[in-house]
Amino acid sequence: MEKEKYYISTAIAYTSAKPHIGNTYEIVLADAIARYKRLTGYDVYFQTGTDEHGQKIEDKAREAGMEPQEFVDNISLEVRRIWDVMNTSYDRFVRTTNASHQEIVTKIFRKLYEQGDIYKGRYEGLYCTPCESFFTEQQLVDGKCPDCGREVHPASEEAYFLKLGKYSKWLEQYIEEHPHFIEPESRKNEILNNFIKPGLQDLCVSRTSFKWGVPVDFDKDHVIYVWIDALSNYITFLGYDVDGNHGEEFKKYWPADVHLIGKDILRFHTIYWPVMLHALGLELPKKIFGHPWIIAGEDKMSKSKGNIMYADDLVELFGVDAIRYYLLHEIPFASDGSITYELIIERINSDLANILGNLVNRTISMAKKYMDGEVLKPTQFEEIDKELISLVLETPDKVTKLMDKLRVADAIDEIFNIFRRCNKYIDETTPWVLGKDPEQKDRLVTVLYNLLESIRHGAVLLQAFLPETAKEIFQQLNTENSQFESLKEFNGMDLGIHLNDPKPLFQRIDKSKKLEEIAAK
RNA sequence: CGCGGAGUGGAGCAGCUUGGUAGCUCGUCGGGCUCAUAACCCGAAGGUCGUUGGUUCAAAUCCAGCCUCCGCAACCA
Repeated sequence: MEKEKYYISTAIAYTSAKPHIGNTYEIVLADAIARYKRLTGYDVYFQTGTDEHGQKIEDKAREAGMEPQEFVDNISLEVRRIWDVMNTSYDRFVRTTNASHQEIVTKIFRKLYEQGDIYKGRYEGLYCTPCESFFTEQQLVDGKCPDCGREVHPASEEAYFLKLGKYSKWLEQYIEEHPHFIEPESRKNEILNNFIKPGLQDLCVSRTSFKWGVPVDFDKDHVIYVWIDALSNYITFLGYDVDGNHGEEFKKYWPADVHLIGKDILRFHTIYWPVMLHALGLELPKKIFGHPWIIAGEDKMSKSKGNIMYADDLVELFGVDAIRYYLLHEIPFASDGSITYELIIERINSDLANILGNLVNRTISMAKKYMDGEVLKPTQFEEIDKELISLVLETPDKVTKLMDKLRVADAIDEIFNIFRRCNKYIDETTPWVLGKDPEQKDRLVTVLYNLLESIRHGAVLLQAFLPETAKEIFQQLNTENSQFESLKEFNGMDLGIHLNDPKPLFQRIDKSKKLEEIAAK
């Protein structure tokens, strides 16, 4: 049977600076979804990458005394390194400076121009001459240039515009007829009420004020502005062709199942991008999900506040799965979540070290102590076992339903319910008592089997979220039975095998000591 | 009156669509257990569900006003 396809993307990261933990959240979230889809049998295509053009990059490169290309090469590499540090399983890492991407973007621009969806007009705005930039009135600080603080004056320049107004009604209707197109719902209302319903203004899609971008091939003074360049990445790298001779990957994977993006760029993805696609005669992605932001304690993360956390630093301090766990479990579905060292340590200690790590450790230790680490056939089931086993068998379905709704944190909670239940089960069955009585051997064997198999089920599901940890659990259990299919039955631990030595999965952290250590850096 | 969201025990959240014992995780306190990473299990304390008024036999849940916080307000990725 042909596998069903699933195309997920993150926004491409802007290469003006190293991405902080907030930017990194998105790739980890996407990774968990992608891994879960793969686990449950989908043919997944997971794309991410970097957005490398624009004025800001040109400026930053000049400041750094580099050519723009050299500058973005460095940052893009850094982005990719951090994505790898987070152990994310993207299938393709794309860059907008890629030659064939640029070529297709050029053709898209020309096609839209030739069919009348892009036209040449004049851009009117407030211009700051030294900064060579236009600003809107809202952007001004005390009526002056937000960058340099100098006077601005009204000016206009030639520019190309995308006819958004023409598609206003169509888009409004589309969004209303597809209630899950924009999520979370509050975001949908925001977009609909603030932008679409009042009527869309045409969008300026070219610039003459800088050079670092894809040139308009029929009008060399203009470069294609970020919207058409960056948004197109979702199709250009799959082999989209303006003349309809699409590549195999495009035919297979488009339309995307979900574009995962930050809430700050929702507008671009829910207005400009759909209009572009519609004008090109393409289907729209099935879902645009605007995820929340991560707040450093109480404040938004920013350079000026000096409160930026970087993913690679955090991984060095706490380990990759601890940080993945924090990001995936502690950030609410639709509202901003906060991150502090204290909170990270609390989560690691209570959830990862105590509930999960200690459970695996105590279970395997008992198996070693009482059964020489051998997995034996369970024969003596009791009433109390049913509750555990049925909970375990019901969990995959619950997790899948939650993941389909992108409720990642809730999905993880369901998995941890298995581990919580196991800890309780140990208390209920007191294996250490059974272990002292040779008469109770069969019961002990059964109890330990139930525990090991429950842990295995949890680990199978955990693969999508904490891949390293799951692998380590399988290693300690000495099993390779990690398929989702194996969760339908409760007999996946092979009989007669010997467990490996238990090793703590997560060390408990002494909070005050660790905080001192961090402060000392 | 620009649009939207949120205000629930010390912290973070669920419940509100389809009114009727206020639930979860963490933290605190007490107890139990000893297989385990001072971990695990049980129990307790702690909330007038922002505020005022209305509908109803009955409201965290529906309606109206008010207060506070947050996001968005178009070419800044």
